[in-house]
Parts: sequence; C-alpha cells; structure tokens
Amino acid sequence: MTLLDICLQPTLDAARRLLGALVLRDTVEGRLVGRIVETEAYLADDPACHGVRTLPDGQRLHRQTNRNAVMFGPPARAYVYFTYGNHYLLNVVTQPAGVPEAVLIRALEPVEGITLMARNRGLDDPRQLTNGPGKLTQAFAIDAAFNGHDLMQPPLQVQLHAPVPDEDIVATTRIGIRQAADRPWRFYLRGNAWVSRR
DNA sequence: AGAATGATCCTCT
DNA sequence: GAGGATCATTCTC
Repeated sequence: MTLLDICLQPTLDAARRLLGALVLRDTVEGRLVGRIVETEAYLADDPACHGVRTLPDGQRLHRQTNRNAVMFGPPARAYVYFTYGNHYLLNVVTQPAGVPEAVLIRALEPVEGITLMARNRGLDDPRQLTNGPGKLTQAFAIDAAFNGHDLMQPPLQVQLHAPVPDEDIVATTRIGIRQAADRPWRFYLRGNAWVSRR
C-alpha cells in the first residue's frame, strides 16, 4: 500500500486513511515530523471545492485556473495555496488527473523537530505549533514553492500509517466555509490535543 | 481597472 | 466570541 494507492481511493476514504500518517519535512536546519490528526475532503461535486465553479443558475462545473491547476493534475501531489494575505494551506491531491479533488491537512501532532517548529512559529507552546492548517505550514516551512510537489519524494513526504479504526475518528462539518457547510467531511482523531477546533 | 472574497490567525474583551 | 490584518485570485465591468 502506497500513498498513491490511498490517493486513488474515494477521497472521503482517503481523508480518513491519511489520519495517523506522518508528514516528513527535511530542511537545512533539520528534519520535521508530524502526525496527521485532522483532515477535510474537497470533492469534484462540491461547491466549496476550488476546482468547482457554481453558476448563477446553480449549475456546477469544473473550472481550471492558474491557482487550482494542481488539483486537476495527478494524485499524491501537494496543492499549496495562499489565502487571507498570510497563510499557506497544504492539501494532498486525490483522484486521477482531470478530477479536481483533494484532502486538506488541518492539523498535525508534533513528533520530531519541535524546537525548529517553535522557531519557525515564533512560539513555544507545543499545542500552538501545528493545531491549524496555516499554523502547520508555518511550522514546517511549507509555502507555494511546494505547489505540485510529489509527496512521495523528499524534502516533503507523507508516510502512511496503519488505518485508524472508525470508532477513533470523529466526522463533523468542515471549518470556515460558507457553501455546502452541512457536509460532514471533516475528520479528526478523537480526543487528540492538536485538533484545531471542537 | 476595480471590487469582492476567502479551506486563517491573532489579539483583544 | 468578535473584529482586524493582509493580499492573491477571481470575476465583473
């Protein structure tokens, strides 16, 4: 089982399956490792997905732009985009080329390189290092340069973990979106201290 | 060319 | 719990 296999499963399954996996980031200052504890799925039939445009008459269609082009490309790549004038967000692209779906990595539990994460964040509190999608990219020094990067290759990799049992996963609605706000496509590890929000 | 929007974070109260 | 920061992207005119 490789990351590529997971990324070719239905995206809702991939979002669950990525829980527990490790994000490995090699920098000149050292190696950073974090465990994925929170994800969100964005699907091709989903008004909240960057690859989807909703017309005034309510019809939805795929629309490839310069920003979202990586979502339309091959799976197991990083889709990294800049938002709110401050933050980079990291996604794992799923589904074969042409289908714009992805899993947003919303939170990590620090495993290795905590001192460097703290330096990158300008904070010391371990709980505040990676408990949000913009926080974890800052801690892991991930920016637009990684957009399109193959996540099976250094210096940014996702290393699979054994599947987490369903009873240890909480499924809720996604955070911070307006459209399709009722879809329970956010997943996190029950009770984990690095989950971004209850 | 101009305006609106946003898969957030931080600092208050 | 609310509001401001801050700017790339996208759509509209």
